[in-house]
Amino acid sequence: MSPHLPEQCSHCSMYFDAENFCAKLSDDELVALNAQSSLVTIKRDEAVTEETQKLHPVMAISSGVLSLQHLLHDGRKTIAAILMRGDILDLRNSTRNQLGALIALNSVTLCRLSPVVFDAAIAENPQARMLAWANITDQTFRAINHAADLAKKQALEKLASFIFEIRNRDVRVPGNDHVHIPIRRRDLAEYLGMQPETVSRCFKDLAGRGIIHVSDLSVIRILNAPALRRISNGDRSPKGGRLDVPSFNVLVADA
Amino acid sequence: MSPHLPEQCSHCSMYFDAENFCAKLSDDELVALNAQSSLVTIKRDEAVTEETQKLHPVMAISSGVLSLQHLLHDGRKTIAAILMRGDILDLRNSTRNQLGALIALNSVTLCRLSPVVFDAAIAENPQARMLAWANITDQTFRAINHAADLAKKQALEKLASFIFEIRNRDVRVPGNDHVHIPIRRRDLAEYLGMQPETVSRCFKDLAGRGIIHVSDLSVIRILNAPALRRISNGDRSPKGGRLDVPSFNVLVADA
DNA sequence: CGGCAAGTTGAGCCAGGTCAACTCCGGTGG
DNA sequence: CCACCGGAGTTGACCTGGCTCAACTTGCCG
Repeated sequence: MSPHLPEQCSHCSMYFDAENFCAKLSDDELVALNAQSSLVTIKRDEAVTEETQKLHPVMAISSGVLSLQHLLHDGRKTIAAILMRGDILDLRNSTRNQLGALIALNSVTLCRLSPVVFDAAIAENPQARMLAWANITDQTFRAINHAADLAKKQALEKLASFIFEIRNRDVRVPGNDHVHIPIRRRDLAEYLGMQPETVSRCFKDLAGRGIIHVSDLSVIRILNAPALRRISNGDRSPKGGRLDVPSFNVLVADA
Repeated sequence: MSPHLPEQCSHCSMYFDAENFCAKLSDDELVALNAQSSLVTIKRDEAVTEETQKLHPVMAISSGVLSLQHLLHDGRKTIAAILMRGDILDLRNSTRNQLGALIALNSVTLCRLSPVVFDAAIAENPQARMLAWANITDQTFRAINHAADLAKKQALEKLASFIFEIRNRDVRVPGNDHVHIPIRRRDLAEYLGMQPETVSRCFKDLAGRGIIHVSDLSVIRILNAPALRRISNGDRSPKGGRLDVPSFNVLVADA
């Protein structure tokens, strides 16, 4: 490790997680990027300022959970997306799509990058380019899946899907049946497009059926993963059907 | 224009639309990309084959509307995303997120690219890189906005938002109050997470209030854009539809 | 012009939203 | 150490937007 490695980077998860953008940068690139960047900590319920969005339209989540919130005229609020460690956010061409407010759901460490240096790194470092590209396409698919969840699933099914989504995005060892829920119930409700009351009832329902165990508000344990998966896949049969992935019976016509 | 310009590219919207990836490629790059690529036409209700997805995980929509569909166990179907001309689809790291079926909603012309040559173009051509990046981030924000629409909006509001989404994505002259709806009512319903019956009732409602005029099933005309905007922004104030105050209520980001 | 898919209209019903009351818990100060 | 407070979560009772089902009309293609 180079002695020139910036201090703030040497402690950052973006640098230590092998799957992250910064981890693929050379020390020189890291120094260059860092020289034009700055870490900032945002407390819960605080927003990323307009100024930051303008001056540093490219940023990366180092830790915590950042939400993108939409507000309707009459006060209804929605968490349209949640961003977690390693996610890159490029606001440069978000002007046409009006993007909502960026609000921290817990203490967030944000690395505000220089667009110019970021672009340079993308241009010159193929590995970094691939990782950034992968992160963005991943975010796209995640958003699309989330939209699919919201479109047709019932409350219980949405909650089941959410549990799997969180488990998949968690950095910890996969396969662990303990799932850490990093946000409040009310935020969870807003993300899933439902009311806190309904979320509460659904947790109770799943626990009552012995599918999960809710120890703490922020930790649940999956007791019956296949059953949970069936619910998240929209299987409403009482005893549940088979637990394979839904098959798409479709015509097939290119090739 | 080089005499070597591939025949199929010379007629393709991806090449002629200035905002598109292929338009930024040099003739040489276009020839190289084309040598490893192939156009295919998919008829309505047909799917992009598994084989294509495997062999050509990177593709671009040249014309038509392609949908990404999710199917639940009990048959509920959702259109999670719609892809239109110019959209780039990179399936290479879609394995972790199970992506649904890619199904044409009308006649789709798809350009199946070579990942290798695509990456090379991205690496060497800054303009092409920026455009590809912009397209993907755009898709991400679109998906997020769509998720926000589905989460908390009511049927009428979702339909209003959809009308604006389609108008914004349309290549034709902006500002035109005629909006062409390129998909069937039932597909629209699946995209918005509602029933065809409800879509029908909502169109009737908007027309009845004098906000839109539905001439043909596939063409509507916006008669009162501010009112439509208010509805899409969730303004439920008393006469949410009348021509009273022509306020320029853009969606509030924060505050 | 016949046949079928797509879309519309109407009547009834239920999942989940709404509202209000209550519990739980962590922090604060006397 | 305990009383108090406020925000978060839970529970119960009620209500409604939009789903469901079924019948009907319209539009499209051969």
